[in-house]
Amino acid sequence: MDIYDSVIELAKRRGFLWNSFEIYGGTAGFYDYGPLGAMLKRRIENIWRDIYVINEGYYEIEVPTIGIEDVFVASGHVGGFSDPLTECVKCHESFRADHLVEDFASNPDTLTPDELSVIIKENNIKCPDCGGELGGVYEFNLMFSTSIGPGSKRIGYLRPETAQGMFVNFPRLLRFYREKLPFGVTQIGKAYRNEISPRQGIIRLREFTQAEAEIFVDPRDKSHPRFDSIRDYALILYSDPAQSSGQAQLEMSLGEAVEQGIIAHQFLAYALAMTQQFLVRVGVSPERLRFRQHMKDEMAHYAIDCWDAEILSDRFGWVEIVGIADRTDYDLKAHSRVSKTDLSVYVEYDEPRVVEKVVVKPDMGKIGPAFKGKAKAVMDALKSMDVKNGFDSKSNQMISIQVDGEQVDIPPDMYEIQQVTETIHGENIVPHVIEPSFGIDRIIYAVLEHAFREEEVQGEDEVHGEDVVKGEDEVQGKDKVKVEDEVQSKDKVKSEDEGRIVLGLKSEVAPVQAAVLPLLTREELIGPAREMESALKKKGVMAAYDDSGTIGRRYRRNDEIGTPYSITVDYDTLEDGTVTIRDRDSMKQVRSPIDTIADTIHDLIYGYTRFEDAGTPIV
RNA sequence: GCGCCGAUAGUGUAGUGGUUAUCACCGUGGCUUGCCAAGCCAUGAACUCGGGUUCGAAUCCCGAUCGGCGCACCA
Repeated sequence: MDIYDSVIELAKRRGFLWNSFEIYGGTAGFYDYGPLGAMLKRRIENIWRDIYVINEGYYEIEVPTIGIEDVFVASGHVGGFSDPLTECVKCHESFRADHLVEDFASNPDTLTPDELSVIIKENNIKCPDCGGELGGVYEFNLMFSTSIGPGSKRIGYLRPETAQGMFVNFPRLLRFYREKLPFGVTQIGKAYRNEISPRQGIIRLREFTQAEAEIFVDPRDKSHPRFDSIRDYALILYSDPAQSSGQAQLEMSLGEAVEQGIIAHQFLAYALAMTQQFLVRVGVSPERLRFRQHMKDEMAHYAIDCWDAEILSDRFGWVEIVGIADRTDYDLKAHSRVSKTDLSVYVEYDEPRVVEKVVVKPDMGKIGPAFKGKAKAVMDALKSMDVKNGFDSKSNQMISIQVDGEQVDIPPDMYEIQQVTETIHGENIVPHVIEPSFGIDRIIYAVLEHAFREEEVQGEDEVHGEDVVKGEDEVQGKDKVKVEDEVQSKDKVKSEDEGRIVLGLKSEVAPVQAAVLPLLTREELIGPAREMESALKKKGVMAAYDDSGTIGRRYRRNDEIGTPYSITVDYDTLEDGTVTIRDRDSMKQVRSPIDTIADTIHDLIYGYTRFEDAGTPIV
């Protein structure tokens, strides 16, 4: 069993992750989060909110998961998110039909499946693998489609990413942020892709959770106002040049990376820093985390620069869990074009610009009566005339213009040429978008795998009397196993090391935050334990009471689900009012007063207190 | 989607034509238990689904589903 198997087995057994629809045989690409998994996910999402929504100030919105066709026509998903496929009748291999006809058509991307089928037939294109006959071309779109309303007149698609919902709200958001760049908006929600073959557990799902931020910035100024705060922050970068020249990834400060032009600009670098901070905070191991730059040919055509946060997994190697891209103005321009809506921002100049202009000023008192219905068109044509400086403003020329395809002559008395001085305060620009996009499910897998460990624990020395008397030489080295067998045969003895499975989750994300355990199943201990449980819950701490089995068993049970602290009530509690807090990772224990236990545990979980300061150590 | 391999209690497994379907962990109730998976008693729980071959199928064959690996795909 490798670590992947162990993690998935544990996740399944203890209620983190279950294959969906299991009683009906399951369906690939769908996973359920069980009680502990859902709690873990929620905590991770809330940390993301803490960073992006609360601290960065990028408010969260929530939009439908079903989108109308126009949205995805504009985004390019209807056209570009699908592939025309054809299958070999003989060997059943699938091919991209548009690739196969490249030599026979100039515009393969724009052809319909039927047109592609015809080209394949006419040119007698065969299977590149075995030379067999190719079947009809069909469209495979990675979007799930549905219909909106009765009948099936209106097509709807399950969104393949949450981003579009934020782009289409741009005018409202712009107003909300009082029309000033930069501003950002976030969304956490489900997205859907009808993957051809989902694999690798929750690494590739058909329904998954994305946490995305869209940060709208001025394309001419991608410096970040708080860049100084992360300038010296170092992370592991694996740049495009390093990849193409076979060099290794290397650790570098963000200030350096931007100065050397490795990262395109400050905003992107800042997004990388935020990402690293988030991932490490939720429990991704920094040693197994890197940022890999997209190579030129792998980057979406509209992006300027793109970096993936990748984690090292035991089985799959480096796996992308976050994508950070500068999407430029591609999306806003596309939506602007399709929706016929202005999606630009008026940006004021630092200094108003004074511009000298020569303009034609129509005399509407005369043009109106003369041209009647056409008057407005004539006026617009005159105003938009390109008046060169050389134009003699004094001359009494007849101006000839085109109005609605007709030649119209304007006599000199109907206009005036004027030299004007205009003060321009700003201009309309379409912002660029910086987008960090987090795959929450993959992050959860990374957190589980990086937290998972199996360790040897020194068994308690319960050996007494004659059992201890073993020859030193015998106990050492390889004979140990044999000796253990002998020892095991005696009663109540286990002196050998044993395995312990620990989910070393960060206390902030652990589903169960504190286990409340009466040392023995006795009324006088159960009472105070129950009281402590409700005190913790009142404080918002997820506490789980457990009195089943021995204390050791209960510790191990909690180790396995990542409970960071276990609190035990014993007979001393009844006398001196203290309880034992046991730390999951070190297995160390301290005695702490029961009446302040909720605060103590809360502060331990959120890092306001160190374990050593939570009470008096027990040796 | 293609190819190869696999599927037995909650988990990991044994069994390969006729078994009350093995074992361990696990869960539950009880006894016991004074801080790291102790012990005892009781108890719970499985042959992925559909078809076929056969007197008889968990076992053999075919298909589906799911899972793993490789290929393809991954805006």
